[in-house]
Amino acid sequence: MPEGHIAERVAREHKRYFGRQRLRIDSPQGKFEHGAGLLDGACLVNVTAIGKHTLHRFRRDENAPAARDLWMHVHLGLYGKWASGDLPAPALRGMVRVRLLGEQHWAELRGPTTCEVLNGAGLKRLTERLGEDPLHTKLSGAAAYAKIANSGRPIGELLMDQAVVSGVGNVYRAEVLFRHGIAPHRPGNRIAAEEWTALWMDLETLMRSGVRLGRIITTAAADRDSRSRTVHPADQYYVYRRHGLPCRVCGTPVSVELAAGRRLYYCAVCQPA
DNA sequence: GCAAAATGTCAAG
DNA sequence: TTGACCTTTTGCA
Repeated sequence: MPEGHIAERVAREHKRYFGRQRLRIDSPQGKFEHGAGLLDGACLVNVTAIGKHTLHRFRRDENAPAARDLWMHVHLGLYGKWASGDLPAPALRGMVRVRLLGEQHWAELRGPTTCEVLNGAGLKRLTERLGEDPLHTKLSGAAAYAKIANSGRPIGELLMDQAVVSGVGNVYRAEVLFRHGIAPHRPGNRIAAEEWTALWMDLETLMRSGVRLGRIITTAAADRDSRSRTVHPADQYYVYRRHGLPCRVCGTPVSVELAAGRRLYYCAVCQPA
């Protein structure tokens, strides 16, 4: 399920399955009928991810200017999901917002919060409102830190703000703060530059591993077993959804509280105020 | 058979 | 801060 690592994983898979192909695109459920009509039969030029967003770039004619390219913009939200496989495509089941058919593969999208067609201007508007993505290796996290260091808002909230850092969700937020012993309540302007550098580098490491594994594993279990196949779900996280269970490091029961409508998990001892 | 939950976002009050 | 929205899966009657 969907934080930035899933968006990146989908982008890579779809590029491999469908890149440079003219795709059949439809919306069996009907909610994307108009968009599918715009894109059906066009060539998929590229697929990229920014934060939790994926962007399928289409060009209708080989000779058409790139300025007329269109993007299918998808945000999975809380429970959106892509499925895919080798042709033939399975019989339709349930609510399929978008179906892609390529030369050898199919893909189906269910339950996204956003699925729309953007032109170049729309894409620009989207990217301008997103903060740095730790999966984009050229980025240093400096722009994100400039926002954090100037804010009195808690770091736990800043990490979830897609205009500050894009791609981090509730799991990575909780886990990375635990790994660095930082209380989620600490104001951004009290995060030292060295602390931020370490957090940013760790986010990159954790999210890269998430892209590779298809799931988030932040505990030492992942270091011991880099393939992660044998890492039991109960050993995936330090604090996420472990409230009431003993902290893996100090044994104190893990805390949970509601912050900005989301459950926030942390260890009050390992992440002191 | 039905309610609740799930790694998210936006807009209304 | 709350509710609405997108859909499937899980758990309990």
